[in-house]
Amino acid sequence: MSDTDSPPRLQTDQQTWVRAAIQTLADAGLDGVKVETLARQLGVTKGSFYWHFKDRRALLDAMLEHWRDGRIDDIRGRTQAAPGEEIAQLLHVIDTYSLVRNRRGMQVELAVRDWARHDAAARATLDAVDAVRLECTATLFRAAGRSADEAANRSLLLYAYVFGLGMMDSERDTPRPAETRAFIANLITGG
Amino acid sequence: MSDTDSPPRLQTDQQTWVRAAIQTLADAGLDGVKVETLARQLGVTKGSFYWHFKDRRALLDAMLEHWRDGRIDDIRGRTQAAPGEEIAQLLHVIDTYSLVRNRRGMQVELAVRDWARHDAAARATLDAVDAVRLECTATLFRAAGRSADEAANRSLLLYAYVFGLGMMDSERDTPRPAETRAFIANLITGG
DNA sequence: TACGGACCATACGGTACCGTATGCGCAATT
DNA sequence: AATTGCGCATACGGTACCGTATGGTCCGTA
Repeated sequence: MSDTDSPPRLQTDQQTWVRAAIQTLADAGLDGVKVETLARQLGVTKGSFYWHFKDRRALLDAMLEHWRDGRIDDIRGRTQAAPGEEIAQLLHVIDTYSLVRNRRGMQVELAVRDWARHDAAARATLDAVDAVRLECTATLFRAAGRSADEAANRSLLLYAYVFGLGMMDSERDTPRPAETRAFIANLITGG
Repeated sequence: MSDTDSPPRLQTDQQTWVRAAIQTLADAGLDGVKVETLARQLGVTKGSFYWHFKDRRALLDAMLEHWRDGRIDDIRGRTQAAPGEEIAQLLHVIDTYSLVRNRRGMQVELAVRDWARHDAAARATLDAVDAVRLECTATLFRAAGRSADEAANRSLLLYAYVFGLGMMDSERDTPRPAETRAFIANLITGG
C-alpha cells in the first residue's frame, strides 16, 4: 500500500502538451491549437496525444485550468502591500500589467479573452480570474481609504485600461513614454 | 460616353459577400470566414464567390477596407461639438462606445483587433482607425482647454478603457450601473 | 524469462476546406 | 435568331485535420 496513486510522469507529459498548446494559443489563436500540429512541434505523433488526453476538448480544458491557477496565484502575489503602501502597490500593478516586456503574458491573455467569446468553459474560467483580480485590487483601494463603490469602480477602470492597452499595443515594440503611463496611472488610482 | 464605368450590380454583390463575411467575423472570428460556409449561408456556391473575388484574401482585404471607412466616418460624425460642449460630447462618445446596446459593433471591433494580431494588413487598417479616433477625441480635449499632451493621454485612456471594457463585457447582458459609468467617464474626461 | 502495462508509431476513414476547370442558363445586344 | 458575356452550378484534386484501431517497443516485475 505504499504507492496508491500518482505516477509522476503522466502528469509531467500532460503538462508538456498543455504548455506547448498555450504557446501556440498565444501565437496563432485557438484555431491554431491542433493535435497534429502540436504533435509535430513536440516531435511525436497523434498516438501520443490520444494516450494522454481523451480528445482535443480535454486538452483545452486542461489549458484553461492551468492558466486560471497561474493567473490567480500571480495577482494574489502582486497585491500584497504593507499598510500605507497600497497606492504605490497599485501603481506597480498597473505598470507590470501594461508594460511591453510582459508581451508573452498579454498575448496569452488576449487569446484567452478571444476564446471566451465563443466558448462557455473559457468564459467561465475568465470570469473567475477577472473576479479574483477585481477583488484583489478593490481590497487595496479600500485599504487606502476609498469607499467600496469607488474601489470597485477604479478597479474596473484599471483592468479595462490595462487589457485595452494591451489590445492596442500588443504588436507595438516601443513602449509608451513614462510621462503618459504615469499620468494615466495616477488618474486611475486617484493619487 | 454616358456609362463609362460602374455597373451597379457587381459592386452590390461584392458588398453582399463583404457584409456577410463581417457578420461571420463577429460571430466566429476570422477562421470562421470560409468561402464554402459563406456560400452556403448566402444560398449560392463557391462558383459565385470566385467570380466576384480573386481568392479568399481579396475578400479579407475588402472587409478591412469596408470596416475602416465605416469606422472613420463614424468617429468623425460623433466628435463634432459646439464650443463649450466638448466635454459633454466626450462623455457621450464614451457612453456610446461602451454601452451594451452596441454589442454588434463591439463584436466586430474585437474580432478585427484579434485579427490584427496575426495579419499585417489588418494591423495597418486598425492602426489607421485608431490614429483617426485618437486624433478626434484629442481635438475635443484641446478645444476644452487641455494641453496637447494631456489631450493625447486622456484619449489613450478613453479608448483603452472602452475597448478593454468591451472585452470584459462583450458577453454580458446586464449593463453596468449608471453610477459606475458616470464615475469612470468623469475620471477619464477630468470633468 | 515470461508477462503486462506505459508510451508511442502507423495506418485508416471521414470531414471540411481552398482553388480551378468547365459547363449551363439567361439576359442584353446586334 | 444568333451571339456574347455575366452570374452561377458542378465536379475535381489537393491539403489538413479529428478520432480510432492496431501494432510495436521498452521497462519493471514476478
